[in-house]
Parts: sequence; structure tokens; C-alpha cells
Amino acid sequence: MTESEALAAFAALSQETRLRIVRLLVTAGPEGLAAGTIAAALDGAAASRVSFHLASLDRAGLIVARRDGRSILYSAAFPALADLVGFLMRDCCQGHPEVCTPAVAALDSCCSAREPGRD
Amino acid sequence: MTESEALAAFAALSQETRLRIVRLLVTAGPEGLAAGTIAAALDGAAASRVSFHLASLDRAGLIVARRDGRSILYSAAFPALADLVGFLMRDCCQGHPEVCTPAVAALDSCCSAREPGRD
DNA sequence: TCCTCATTTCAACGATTCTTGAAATGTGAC
DNA sequence: GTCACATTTCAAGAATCGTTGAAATGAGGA
Repeated sequence: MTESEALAAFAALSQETRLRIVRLLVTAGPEGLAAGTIAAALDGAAASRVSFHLASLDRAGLIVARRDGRSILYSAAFPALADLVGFLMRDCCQGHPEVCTPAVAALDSCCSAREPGRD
Repeated sequence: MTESEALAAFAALSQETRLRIVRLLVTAGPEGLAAGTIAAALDGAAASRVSFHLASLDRAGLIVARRDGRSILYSAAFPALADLVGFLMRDCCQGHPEVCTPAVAALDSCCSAREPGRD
């Protein structure tokens, strides 16, 4: 994870609609949700608006898209989220790395193996 | 951590200068660094510019300020960072919470006890 | 008290971002 | 092939944010 990638990721998460989408997809799990389902979950937000934000999250690498019939399913990019946490917390426990480092590593390995789709 | 607080935190982290400041303070540990030291570490950025971003990070709750003589020392707000991670990753491991939940909890407890200053 | 140093506040300009509605694309059903 | 549906693309307007330099604040030393 480079600084540019982290900046793009944080910028993506700093917008209300996008943060809600990411959290929705994080709890939805690897299966993901269709764009229309996401729009419906967001107080029936306009399709173009949701699409704009989904594209933004995809560009930031935080979500992954795959087509399923007429729908497009979006799911959280768990490895990217774990990387982002690692980027932010790296070296956070000066003098007590035995506490923090394993936690970051656990988050990373927890999520890195759980991505569906493109391998 | 509310959604508003998380949004403010991510917005704060989505700016290059601010992200560098936070990472600098995360690696600096609980002692923190003076505003002038931070400015010097940022390619000698203008004092007003650094001050603007420090104020922004402070408002977002990501850093803590304390006066030390003529200097003002800033340090990372480790508990807030851990909370932010928890907010983002909550319920991330559908079906395998035994991996992710302890990692989030470890990050949280790792950092929650290590804050200097205002108690 | 006066001076110097560290930092913050202020005002103004330039740049980027979000929303909306209409039109276009791509997919499956008849 | 045509229709209906799900989603994306496009253009335009309103709002928010970052940088800069100058002036103000606050703290310590002579």
C-alpha cells in the first residue's frame, strides 16, 4: 500500500454515502450486493448518485465489482481494507510492538483469504 | 464512535499533509512532537499551513495537543485511531468472526492504555 | 518591561467535489 | 428483433477545502 493508495482510500471513506456503502458491504460479506439493492438501502438514493460513488470506491480499490445477469454485484475488498489499517497503524506501539503488531497481522490474514472473484 | 466522528476522521486522513502528520506522530509514540518539529519534517512546510492541518486533526480527534514551554507538543490519539479501525471493520468476518474480532479488540486494547495527557 | 521565539488566526484566491436529470449502454425475456 | 430492466455516462451548477502571507497571541529570558 503506497501513500497515494492510502490517500485515495481515505478520501473515498470520507464521504457519507460512500462510508455507508463500504460498511454495508463489509457486513454483507463476500457475496456482495447488487447496485440497486445498495441504492434501496440508502434511503432510495438516485441510481446515478450511487453509481458515481460505487465507481469512486472501485477506483480507490475498496470494493470489487462482478456482473451477475442484469445486475452488478459489489463486494468489499477485504484485503485492501486490512492493508489500509496496517498502513495507518504500522509502528504504532513503540516499545510494546508485541501487542499491536500481531493485531495488525491478524486483521490482515483474517481478510486476505476471504475475497471471492478474480484471483 | 459515531458515523459523524468517523467521517471527520477519514476526511482528516484524506489529505496528504495530514496523513503524513498522523503517521509521523504514530511512529513518534506517546511523547509527541512540537509543531515546529513537525513542520521541519514536512519539507519545511509553512508554519501556518502545518498549524491549519494540526487544528483540523485535533478537531477530528485524531491528535492531542499539550503545551510544553514555548512549544506545543502534538501526539497521536491512539484510542481514536483504534476506534476508527473498529468502526470500519466491525462485523467484517461473516461466518469467521473468531479471526477478525480478536484482532480488532487487540488493536483497541493495545492503544487504549497508552495515551498521555488529559485523563 | 522589552524583546524574541513558537505558534495560531485571518482574509482571499484557486481548485476540487457532490448532486441531479437526461441520455446511453448492456443484458435477458418474449 | 423488440421490449423492459439495471446500471453507467454525461453536462452543469452549488458548495467545500487548501495554500499563502501578514498580523496577532502567548510564553520565557534579560
